[in-house]
Amino acid sequence: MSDEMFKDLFYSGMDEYESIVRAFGITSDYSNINNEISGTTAMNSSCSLSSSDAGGGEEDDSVKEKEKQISKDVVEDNGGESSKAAGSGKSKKKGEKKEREAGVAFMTKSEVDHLEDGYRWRKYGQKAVKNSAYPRSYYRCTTQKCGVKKRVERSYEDPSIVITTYEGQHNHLIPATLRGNLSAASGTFSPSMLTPMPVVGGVGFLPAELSSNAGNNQAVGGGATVYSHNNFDYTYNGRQPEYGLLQDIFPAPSSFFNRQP
DNA sequence: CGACTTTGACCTGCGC
DNA sequence: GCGCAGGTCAAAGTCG
Repeated sequence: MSDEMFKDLFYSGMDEYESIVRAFGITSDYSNINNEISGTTAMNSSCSLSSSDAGGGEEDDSVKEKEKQISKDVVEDNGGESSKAAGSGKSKKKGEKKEREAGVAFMTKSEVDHLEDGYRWRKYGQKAVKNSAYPRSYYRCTTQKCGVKKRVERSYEDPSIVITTYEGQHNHLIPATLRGNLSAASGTFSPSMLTPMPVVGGVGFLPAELSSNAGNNQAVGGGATVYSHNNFDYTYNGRQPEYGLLQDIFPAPSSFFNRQP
């Protein structure tokens, strides 16, 4: 079921995500999402739905155990750097603890895997994921000294849903020249092409209009909070261009989009 | 020709 | 220790 898959996709904040998915009816009817998210009760109700639905219960223990462990690491790690030893190829530094960063995950209904977000990305890997028919792609920000990575995968149950997980924080501005252009990038997020459903991990990344409800979500999992919002009716005109599209979606976290090294 | 993608191999962590 | 799964590297190929 998709719930199980999503638990694997999001290594922390599973409860929140699971709740949101169910609350929004993502696996079945996307037409309801806008209505549900527009109401402030969406998040509240989502919590009550958590872990009560069929299909995800049997994995809860193991998943949550894993989640706890990972979330602990996530919270302590704010760096965006790759953990690999410099210039040593595939080998990671021995004894270095593998740490996962707080992720910012977006669920986006899109036909294309790689969504333009204003930054330039280079694909460096692709792997088949267990329990998913769709491979996961790995991208890295092409800007030098920017260690931001992202993973892109498709929803198991609904291939039209693209799940993009960002790791790290950009320490630079959006490149002046994009493959395409900014307007094209904006078009990627336009309602005509897709229905953005950002699932945000990390306290403080919540859109202002939903942050009042965020406490319900943040309280459970600890670490990176997974968060979903499907009704971003933003216009990108008049926004600060340096933060890019994601910044438009999430006005608050300048530290995320413009992290200093 | 530079930027990017593809893809198989390799490495690490983790559970058994 | 072994096998699995996830993540990464890097050579080769592709594209504009």
